[in-house]
Amino acid sequence: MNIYDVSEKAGVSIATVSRVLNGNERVSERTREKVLAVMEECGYTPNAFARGLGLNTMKTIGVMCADSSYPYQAKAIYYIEQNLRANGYDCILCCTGDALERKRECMELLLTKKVDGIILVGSSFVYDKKSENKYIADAAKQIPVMILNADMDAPNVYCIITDDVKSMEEAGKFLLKDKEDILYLYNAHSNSGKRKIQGFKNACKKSGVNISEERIHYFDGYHEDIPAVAELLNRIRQEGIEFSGILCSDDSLAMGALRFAWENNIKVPEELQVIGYGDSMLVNCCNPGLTSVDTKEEVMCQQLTDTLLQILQGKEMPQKLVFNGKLVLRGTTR
Amino acid sequence: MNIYDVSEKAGVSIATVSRVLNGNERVSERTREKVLAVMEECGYTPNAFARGLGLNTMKTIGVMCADSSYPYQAKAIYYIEQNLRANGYDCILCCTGDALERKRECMELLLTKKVDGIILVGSSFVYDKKSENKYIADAAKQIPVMILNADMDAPNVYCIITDDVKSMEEAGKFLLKDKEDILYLYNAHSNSGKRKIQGFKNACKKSGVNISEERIHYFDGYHEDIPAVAELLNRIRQEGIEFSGILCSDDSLAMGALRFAWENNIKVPEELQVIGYGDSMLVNCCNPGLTSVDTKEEVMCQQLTDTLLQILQGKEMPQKLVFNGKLVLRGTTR
DNA sequence: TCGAAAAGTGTAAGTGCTTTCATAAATTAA
DNA sequence: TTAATTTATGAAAGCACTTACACTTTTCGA
Repeated sequence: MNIYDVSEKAGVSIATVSRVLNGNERVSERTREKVLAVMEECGYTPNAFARGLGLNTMKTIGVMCADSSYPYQAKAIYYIEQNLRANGYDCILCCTGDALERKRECMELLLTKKVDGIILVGSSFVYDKKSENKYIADAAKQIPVMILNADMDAPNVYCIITDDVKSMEEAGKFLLKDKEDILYLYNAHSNSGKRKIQGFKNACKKSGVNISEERIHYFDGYHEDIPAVAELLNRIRQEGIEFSGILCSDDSLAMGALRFAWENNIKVPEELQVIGYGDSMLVNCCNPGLTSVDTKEEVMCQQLTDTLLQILQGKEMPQKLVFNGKLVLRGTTR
Repeated sequence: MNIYDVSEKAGVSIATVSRVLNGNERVSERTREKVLAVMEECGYTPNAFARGLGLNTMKTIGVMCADSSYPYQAKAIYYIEQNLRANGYDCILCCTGDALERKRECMELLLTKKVDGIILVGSSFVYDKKSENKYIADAAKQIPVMILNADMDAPNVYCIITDDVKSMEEAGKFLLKDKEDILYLYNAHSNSGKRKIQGFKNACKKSGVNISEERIHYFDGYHEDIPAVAELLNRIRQEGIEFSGILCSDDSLAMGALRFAWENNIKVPEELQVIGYGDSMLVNCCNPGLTSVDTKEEVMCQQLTDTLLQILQGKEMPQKLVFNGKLVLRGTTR
């Protein structure tokens, strides 16, 4: 069943059927109804491929992330998918992992599939070396590229970011105003985790605390391996480093910190304060609840998709949207 | 830049270029190299829409779930995406929410987009009323439909399921062998949660425990609202129902149970044992670690995608694959 | 060295839409 | 009533591929 069959049954030309299909105004009411009736009767659905060929779009957006099962990314994907679908776009999901090569490949693939835009979820897509970001800039020559949570300068690349450094600085200052022996713990695979080191350093400086590199540690394991984070902290303590507070670059590291405290019978928050980042669902999975930096993920995703949809309609939009995180106090801090 | 430009530059016909594109054997090595060289030189990429038209497939699979941010579904989607991508298929993601109407719509949309197969992630897609599953059976008339975690009989519908009842029965028996005052807590929005009630009942029967409906409770809130779960348990206790163990239909409910225990200064596992279901990343987010039923999600997803890929190649495959869950003991049980 | 089979290549007919341009019909203004 | 518009419709030319079928060239056995 194709447009020819419909046109024949309705006694009109294929052009008219096509017009009905596309909601073109230039069809008389009587004709439109006749055509729609035939379509209904035959259960006709237009062929998306042929349509794509003619219109040069299939209304799909490529959504790339390193690992969609990671809570932050999972949430983002959900929000993005919902907003795009509500506007008639589908999402092709690509989980790339950490390797640049895979990211390149996936990007290539999405371009081949002729998506209308690409969304990069997470800081891992933008590298320090500018040459490694060429794959993004190149893609942006063809279609708009949106990046959630990483900053990059290139034409047709739009960034929706949290001012991580400032947000982390705020969280750091909160801990430092109390005692000076604070640890900063970040995930080795997270660009934003590295970036936020600066926030911690700023907090130290502004709090008049001497910055020592032994206060900054990274976790190099799998993000869900919470016992391994606890182990790492045990090792750090065995090296003689003492701390009364841990500032974590994400909530799952904070879970590890709480596990560490529990294993060692350290009271939270009396003897050890813990702050996470992201304000994910994990904050209520521990007892007491985890103090964490809320990055307003849903709002950011909404802005991201709105911006993209506007761009696709040819509007000019700002290339950078910066949000501030907000520390949400719960039971792991005093 | 299209196939004609390439054919001209390479001095061959478009048919030959197309053959090279599709890895057809019937092209001499010399010609193939020449064509590939031209493609490389011009940075040619075939138009996916035209290709789709000709081949009647764009190598995409529709993946539907209620809410991709829910840990179980997020994981499943990740595994599925990885396996399919490794085999040259892309995934279109659809988050439908709970409403049947939305599920129908999304299904329709995916069929319109001419995906090669559809994967339904989660028990929420299959209803008790058979007539409500018509949308699945109808879709399966066109393309294979895979269901993760729900059982349904229809041609071309393939189910990969855990024997939830048996698995829950095992978990229930574990608690019941100790004391009889066990609570079963499930999520009102989860079909599998309801289904597993039977597992709890079986466990009671086999343990010689009188089954009382006041032992079975459901949580009707948002799945991430862990404090609300704790509140619910408070209410239950205030009604005078006592319990020394809680059997939960998923891990986030178990998180709520642990929150409840913490708020009331109830010692886990000494005074209250808790068992979750799914063995998600949450099991290590609490202290002690949560005892939970491992449903071997990764293996199931692997089997699901493998089966689908085989079907797409025309092979006959079993319509049902049943796995057994396995209780993983951690600190919330004795 | 010839003929048959195999291998390589091209022509042309799909695939199912969109859209421009021309034309016919209906409406309006004079 | 006629001319000028406006509105509705159709014919046909894309869009960029795939593939059946026909034809040419090569290979190889006898």
